Amino acid sequence: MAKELAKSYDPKQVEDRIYDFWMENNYFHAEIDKDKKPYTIVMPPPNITGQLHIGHALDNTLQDILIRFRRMQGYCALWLPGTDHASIATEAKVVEALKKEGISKDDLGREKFLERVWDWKHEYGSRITKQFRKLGTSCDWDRERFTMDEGCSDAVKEVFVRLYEEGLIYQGERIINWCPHCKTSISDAEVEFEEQAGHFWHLRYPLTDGSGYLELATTRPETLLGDTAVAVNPNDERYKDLIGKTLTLPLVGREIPIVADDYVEMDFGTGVVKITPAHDPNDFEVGLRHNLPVLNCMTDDAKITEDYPKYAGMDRYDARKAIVKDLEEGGYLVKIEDYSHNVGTCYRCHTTVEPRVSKQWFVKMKPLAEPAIECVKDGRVKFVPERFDKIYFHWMENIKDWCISRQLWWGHRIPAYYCEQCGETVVAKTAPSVCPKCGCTHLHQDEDTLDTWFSSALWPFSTLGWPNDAEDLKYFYPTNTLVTGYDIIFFWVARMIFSGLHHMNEVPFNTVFIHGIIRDSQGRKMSKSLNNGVDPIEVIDKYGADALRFFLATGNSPGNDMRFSEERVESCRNFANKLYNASRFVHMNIDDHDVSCKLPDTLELEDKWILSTLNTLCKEVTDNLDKFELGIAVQKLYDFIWDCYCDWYIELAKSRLNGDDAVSAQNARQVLLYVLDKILKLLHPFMPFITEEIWQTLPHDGETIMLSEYPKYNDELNFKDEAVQMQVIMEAITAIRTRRNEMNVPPSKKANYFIATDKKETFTHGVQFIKKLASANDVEIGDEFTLDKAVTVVTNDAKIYIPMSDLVDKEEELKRLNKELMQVEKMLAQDEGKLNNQGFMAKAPDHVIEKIKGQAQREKEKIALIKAAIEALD
RNA sequence: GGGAGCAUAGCUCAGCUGGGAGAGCAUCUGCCUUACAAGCAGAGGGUCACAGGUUCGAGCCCUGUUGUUCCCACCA
Repeated sequence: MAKELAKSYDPKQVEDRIYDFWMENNYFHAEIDKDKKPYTIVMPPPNITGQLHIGHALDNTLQDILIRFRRMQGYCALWLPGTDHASIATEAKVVEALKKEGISKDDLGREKFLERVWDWKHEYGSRITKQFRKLGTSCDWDRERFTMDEGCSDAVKEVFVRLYEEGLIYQGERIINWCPHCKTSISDAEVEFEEQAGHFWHLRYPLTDGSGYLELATTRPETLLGDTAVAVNPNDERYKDLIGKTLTLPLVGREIPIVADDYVEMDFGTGVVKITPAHDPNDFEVGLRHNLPVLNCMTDDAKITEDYPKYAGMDRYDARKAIVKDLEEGGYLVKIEDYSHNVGTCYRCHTTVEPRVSKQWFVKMKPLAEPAIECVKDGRVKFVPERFDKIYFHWMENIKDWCISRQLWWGHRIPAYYCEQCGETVVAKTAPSVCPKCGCTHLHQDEDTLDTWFSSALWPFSTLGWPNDAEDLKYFYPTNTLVTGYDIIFFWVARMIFSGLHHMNEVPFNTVFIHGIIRDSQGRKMSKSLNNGVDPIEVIDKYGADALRFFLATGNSPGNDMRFSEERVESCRNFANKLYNASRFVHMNIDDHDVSCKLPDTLELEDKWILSTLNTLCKEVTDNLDKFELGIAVQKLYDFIWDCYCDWYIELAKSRLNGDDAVSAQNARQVLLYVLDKILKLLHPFMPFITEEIWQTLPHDGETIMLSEYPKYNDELNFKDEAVQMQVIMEAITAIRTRRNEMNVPPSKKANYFIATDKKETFTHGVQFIKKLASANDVEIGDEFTLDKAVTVVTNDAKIYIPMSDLVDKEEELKRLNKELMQVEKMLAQDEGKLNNQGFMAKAPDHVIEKIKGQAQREKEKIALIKAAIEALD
């Protein structure tokens, strides 16, 4: 960087170059270092179908801030990246692409289809991780993993076999959620409920003995085809005598029993429920209790089966219309009501889920959930913010068995093999050549694949080498922090916790740092249908990755949603520019001098003030980062850099830099550089590119800022008294500026100031600053001055007279001083009220009492000063 | 039906263990003061949703109310 550089910072000329520099030097790579403590984050693997969206940008930025911070603190920091095969989403994408070519999955066959998906993976799988680099993502690309790579696949098989042998995985004919569009089962967690307007059809089913009808209501009349009973509450007086009798199912003619079950609410509807065990989870349970037949009346794409010729092949909704019409014609329809109810939909395609009985694989959850609850209760895993543990507990405590088999081709194929001769099921990591039961050699593997989340659940240890006894695993596991959105606590976080506990015997991470989602500027969720998504790449192009990152970290409190605001990104860009210009200024002043990053032997008041303030900042920012208060940390950095360093210290330094005292000027240069160096380091995790760029051009030790030491609190740089003295001068400058502004005096109009104060030494030092920053010609300091027609400025420590006869209106001046007097008196009254309050004096902590006493003292002094000023005017 | 979050300046939001209400943007005034007009110096603007309570002291803790958002749940 040189003096002639442009006035504005251009991230485009910097960011890619800096990223390449980091990559070339392998700075992101983590090797086991027994002398260091590990700090590990595993990246939530984005889907291979995905493109970078603003949510990834947030998730990634937060992780990068944490990992860079710890790396600089001297941890062996590993951030492990990877991608997820996302079975259902990817398969859908490829099927869609094939459709455009006019071919279906089945036309290709399993093997050819999988080839196509792998092609897809190779083409798009790295798109998103390439985009991550634009953000400055400092993860260890050498360790990049994929949920279907050899190691992860091995881990999946190992886990499946183990759980099966432990009796925690079983196969069973159960009612599951079926997506007729994706043509696969999905887990409970993958069902999203939507409020939908529907109808309530009131029907009457005739008693077989001809003695009358039973009236009931349903939201899904087409399921009538699968009815195998009607249920009433056993305590319902209305129907007591009917229990055990039978009804004739309209349209079908099947004879079905009336059963009694507690599940039926007496006061809802007519108190009669039709029971369709094959197509409703509750009915399925009722069916089990009463030994009812399970009659599946729909195909896998939700069409009516051949068992009902009149409706066969009809889509479930067409069948509904036809059945309602037939019911009406047959006199079975009593009435139709409007009704709004929750409908389960597939979280991928939003097709209404069809509950369906089928043979699937399940994980028995109760035994796994218990330790997973325990580890959060005893604090081995902590949620930040804490309130998410309640959501977690509620889910874990009510968890049902997890349906893990999917009728998809893309994914981990279930390692179960069936003997074609005797039907024996063999679960093994490698395909058995003979059936252990009958010795036959004809075995075929289960056609189904596993839920994507089954492999993601193993991510924190499968990526570190498990099930092998890997060194990485010993060193980096358990990981430290998991950063993710609240929307996948159930899908992923919970499952990683019980998997880690069960297979590693240790929690997968100590802290779960939860963030919210980013909404559009109007607070709406970003979605394809609204087309209100924000493309982070576009934002980076326009404002730079540092600006985007800074925006994402600012004003973002853990667990809360935030709105995207282009104005705020712009203000972050401006902040980067401010920092760039401050360093241009430093360059201008040090480039022709021999300046190192060390502090000079003698420090002036202003040096001690900025160093002391910086020192506090180091401590606070570190504390905030330790507590995941990234937004607070970033705000403090912003305030210090802009207000303290740029607006004050640089301005204060100017009078020394341009002054006659060569030693003082040199000292100022060193402090300027020293503080800037620390600022860059403190800011680096948040704005990695610009800080590296600037740091490289300044005198520095080391190869890269990203491996430099994060600034620490230093007791020797704690100059409390001097900082206060400096603030006295700054207060005076501000007060004078305010007065001049009020009177519309331009800075070019200089004046002589007379300062009456008992802090003569402080103000004597301050003269140079008051001249420069408060437009003074000459400054005189004394005990008291008698002046004609002067503007009076009163601070806590001084009375400043500015003779400006042409501007002074004595009446106005008096009015203003009296107003100020009243204000201070009011404040004093408040403080004295407290000091006279026995309760306050007895119970308030000492430091508060001291503070109030100090305030009251200063107010008294100020009042005296104002009164004196008023007298002087008279 | 159960649970949670949010309600603070015109707008968007911070406010960490209770101790004199903050930022960005917007508005107004004055400045091209040779790092920066993407800037500098100032100003105005708030019953911290409402009602109670605890406390010497409440934006912060407790109870209730209203509005709003979200999560969970089998009322057909």
